[in-house]
Amino acid sequence: MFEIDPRDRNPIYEQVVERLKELIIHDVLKEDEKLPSVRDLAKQVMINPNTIQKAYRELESQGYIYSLKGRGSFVSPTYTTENKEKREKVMEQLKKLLAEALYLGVTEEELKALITEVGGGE
Amino acid sequence: MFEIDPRDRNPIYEQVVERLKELIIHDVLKEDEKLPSVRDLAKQVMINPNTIQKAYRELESQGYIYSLKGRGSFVSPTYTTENKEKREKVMEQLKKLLAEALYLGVTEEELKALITEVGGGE
DNA sequence: TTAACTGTATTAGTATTTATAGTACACTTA
DNA sequence: TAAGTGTACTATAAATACTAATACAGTTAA
Repeated sequence: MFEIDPRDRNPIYEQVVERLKELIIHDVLKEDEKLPSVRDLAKQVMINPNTIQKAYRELESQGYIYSLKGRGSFVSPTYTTENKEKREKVMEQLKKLLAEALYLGVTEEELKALITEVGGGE
Repeated sequence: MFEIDPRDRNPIYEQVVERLKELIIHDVLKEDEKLPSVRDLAKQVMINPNTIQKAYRELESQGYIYSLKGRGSFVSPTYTTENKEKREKVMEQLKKLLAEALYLGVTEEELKALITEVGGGE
């Protein structure tokens, strides 16, 4: 599914969160698709199940997955009630990053091209 | 100059870095302008000078300021050799954030409008 | 030269975070 | 029932983050 980089300064559970988030955002993991169980993924990645559990809890609190006791963890449907908050947070971060990019000399045209590039794959 | 929010979960030195970066990016602090001394800023913000020093060191390693022993710390000129790297990093982060925004339902048009909004103030 | 100002380095102590381990419980499914 | 799920809790060790106190070295201006 993915691998952990031991040289990465970021904590393992954060790496797991990031990798899974990427898979979800890029639609590799589809809506309501079942994720590996906590224990399975722990075996795959060769780390402690509690670390996976922590990552799953984080993803759930961020609204990307939902978990059902005894059944498993699944990818959340894209449009949920929490989406508005998430969108606003992302937009805030985007504002800061865009201002920084412009400060560094990136042009508005380059930025708009980037949007087309990222969004074009659908 | 700015204030520290004690309720903010982020460490003080990071808050200092963020605030100063904002001032630099938004051109409140101009090229080669002198920043407050480590000790002065520490008094202003009511924290330990070492915490400011850490923030300054971080800003220096990120290329936003440069420090001269005995003289002070100053805002870096915008275009430096390290800019290419910085730009690439920011573009990478932007790609991820843009993909996330699109996933959350933000349209390409909204994103392009955001660019115009951020960049329009100059 | 001296005094007061700069950044910097070092050391220390405390708090927090991270990762792991073990155990137990409750629910679902075959 | 048995095996597989998520979840909760405690404990521990290690690493990292954070702040603080102090001392050192360079610059500047009186």
